[in-house]
Amino acid sequence: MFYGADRAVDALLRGQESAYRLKTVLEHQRTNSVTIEPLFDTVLDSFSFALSLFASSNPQPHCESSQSKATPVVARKSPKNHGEEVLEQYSHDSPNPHHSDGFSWRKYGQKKIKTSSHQRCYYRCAYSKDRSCKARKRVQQIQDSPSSVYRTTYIGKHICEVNAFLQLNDDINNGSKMIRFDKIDHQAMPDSVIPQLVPVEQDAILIEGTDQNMTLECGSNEFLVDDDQLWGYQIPPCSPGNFMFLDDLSEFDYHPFHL
DNA sequence: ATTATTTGACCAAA
DNA sequence: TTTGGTCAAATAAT
Repeated sequence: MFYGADRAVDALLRGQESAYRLKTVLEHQRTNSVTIEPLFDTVLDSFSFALSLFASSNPQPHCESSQSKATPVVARKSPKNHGEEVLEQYSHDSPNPHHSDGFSWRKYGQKKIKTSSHQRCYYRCAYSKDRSCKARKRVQQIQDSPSSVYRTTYIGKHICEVNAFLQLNDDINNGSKMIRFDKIDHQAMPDSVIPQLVPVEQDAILIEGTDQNMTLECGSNEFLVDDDQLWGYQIPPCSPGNFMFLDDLSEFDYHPFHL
C-alpha cells in the first residue's frame, strides 16, 4: 500500500459525503450559497487532497484551509529539551476562530497575554484522558483590522486516532482494509468532522528549520499536504456499524497521469 | 446526571 | 517577580 492511502480514502469519503449533502440540498431547492459553498469547498478540497497523495508518495508539508486565507503556514520543531521528547508545533492563521480541523478538542484554559489585547485559549484533545493523546492547541486573535485573524498553534501529535483505528480493526479480525464510514443519513453533519482544504495561492510557504529556513513556491493549482500522518484528517468516533471494507490498497492501480 | 466551559489558583521557567 | 501554561473547583450546558 502506498504511503497516504488511508488519508486519500478518507478524503475521498469526505468528498462523497459532501456530494451527497449537496445533492440533497439541491433537490430541496435550498439554494442558499451559505449552505452550498462549504459543501463545494469540501468536495473539491477532498478530491484535490486525495489526488495530491496519489501524485506523490512522499507527502509534502501542511495544507491550507478554505476557511482561511492563503496565509503562510509555519511549521517548526520546538527546541530540543535535553533528551526529552520533542513536540512538533504548527501555526495556522484563519479569520475564523472556530476553524474546523477535524479533531475534537476540550478547552482547559484561557489566559490574558501580556503582549496582546486578546486572550489566548488552550485546548487539549478530547481523547487526552482515555487514549492518552497529548495533542494540544492554542488559539488567539492576533489581528483586529482590517479583518480579524486568529492564530491556532498545534502542539504534539494525535495518537488517539491510531489507537481507535487499530482497535476497530482488531474487532473485525480479518485481513480486509476497513474504513470508517460516518455517513448513513444525509442530515447535517457537524462541520468539525469535515476538514477543509484549499489550494494555496502564490504565497510562499515558510518552513522554519532549526538551523535554516526553506521557502517553497506554490502554483495556484497545487496543494500542500501535511506530512504528519494524522494531522488534520482524523474522523471522530462514529456509531458502530458504519464501516466500509476495501480490499488491500496495495493492489490499487496507480497511474498519476491518467486520473 | 453527565459532560463541557469558565476562571482563579498554582507552578515552573525566565 | 513576571509571564505563560495547566489544574481543578465552580458553573453552565445538554
